[in-house]
Amino acid sequence: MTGHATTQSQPTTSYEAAAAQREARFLEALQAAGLRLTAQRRAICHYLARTDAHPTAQQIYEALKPQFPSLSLTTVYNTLDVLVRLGLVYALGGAGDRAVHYETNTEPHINLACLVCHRVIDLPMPEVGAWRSRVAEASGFKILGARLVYYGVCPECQRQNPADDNPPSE
Amino acid sequence: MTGHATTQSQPTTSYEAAAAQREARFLEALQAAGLRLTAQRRAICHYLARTDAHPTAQQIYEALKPQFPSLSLTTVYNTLDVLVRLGLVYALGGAGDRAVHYETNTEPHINLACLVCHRVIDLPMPEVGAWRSRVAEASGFKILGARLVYYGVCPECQRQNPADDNPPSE
DNA sequence: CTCCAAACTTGGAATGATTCTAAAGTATTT
DNA sequence: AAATACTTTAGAATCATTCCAAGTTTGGAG
Repeated sequence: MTGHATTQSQPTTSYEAAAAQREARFLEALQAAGLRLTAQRRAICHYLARTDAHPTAQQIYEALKPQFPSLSLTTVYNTLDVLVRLGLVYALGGAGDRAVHYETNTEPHINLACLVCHRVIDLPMPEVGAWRSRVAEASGFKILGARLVYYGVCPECQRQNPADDNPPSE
Repeated sequence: MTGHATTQSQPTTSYEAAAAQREARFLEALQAAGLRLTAQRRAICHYLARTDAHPTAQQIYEALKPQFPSLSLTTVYNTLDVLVRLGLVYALGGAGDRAVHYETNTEPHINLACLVCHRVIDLPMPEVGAWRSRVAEASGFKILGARLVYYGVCPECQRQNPADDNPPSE
């Protein structure tokens, strides 16, 4: 069950192929942890595997609600919590709003948060992987995760508001 | 006014000397920005210049309240906001509690947050400075700050709780 | 020195993300 | 089918942070 997801329905694009694979990894990990694969958990994993935005719990809830009217926000929080503890999803704050954003990109990278539009994007950065062990050694911490966020103003928002030198902070 | 703070009252320790210098820098920056040096702002700058903890607004408020009974929490937030906008203080979240922690260490470094005791410590890391411009170039962002946080369990908490493999997350 | 307008501070109310709780629902085992 | 262990759910409770309206202080003009 660790191979490629090639026996499923033929994926239309390589993006969808990767997404399906990621989703499968989530579900397997949940099972391996002895947790049940409920419809709610499946839906949330399905959603997370297919976004490269960095949604908040609210956003996930609102996206899923139409097809899943009984879903409760608490369940979204609970499920995200489980996924974070399993290390499948990272939680990051500080995009200028007050909410926690979740991401599934576990490749070494940093986040760029726009303080104006509150979007977060990823920037691949392979060296990040090497830092982790250096930090652990130097500090004695048991490292469970990292949150490497640069914040500022994204190119689009710079264009729309060239003069503004004082964007809101945190 | 840019030289050493040697003409002030003779500092007892080099730590106090550095703190006084940092405090002076804060006050000058506030003035330079056309803001008033009120007693409240002075008190908050004084406090911030002398801590290497990463206090929350609440903690600053409680520390200052005894000597300053009229101080309000709102003022603490307002002042911190000003200092953050001026780039003198950084705001960082995600120490496992729900609060924003403030720090004055503007040297290139990363933060280590303990998810168990919610303390944050600094780890100097000179390379961090070089990353900033690389990130700006690669992304087109106007970079206003960074928040490089590794989170995990600090040595002390590991000792007290060796078996716990599931510390609270975010 | 006095008065004004702008800049600040204050307490309390409002917001809003997250967490807690108790009750009801579902799967799994016996 | 009954019992047990997980899960989900709605709504209440928390709590950091923000908002607001009113009172204070400050620096400068007269």
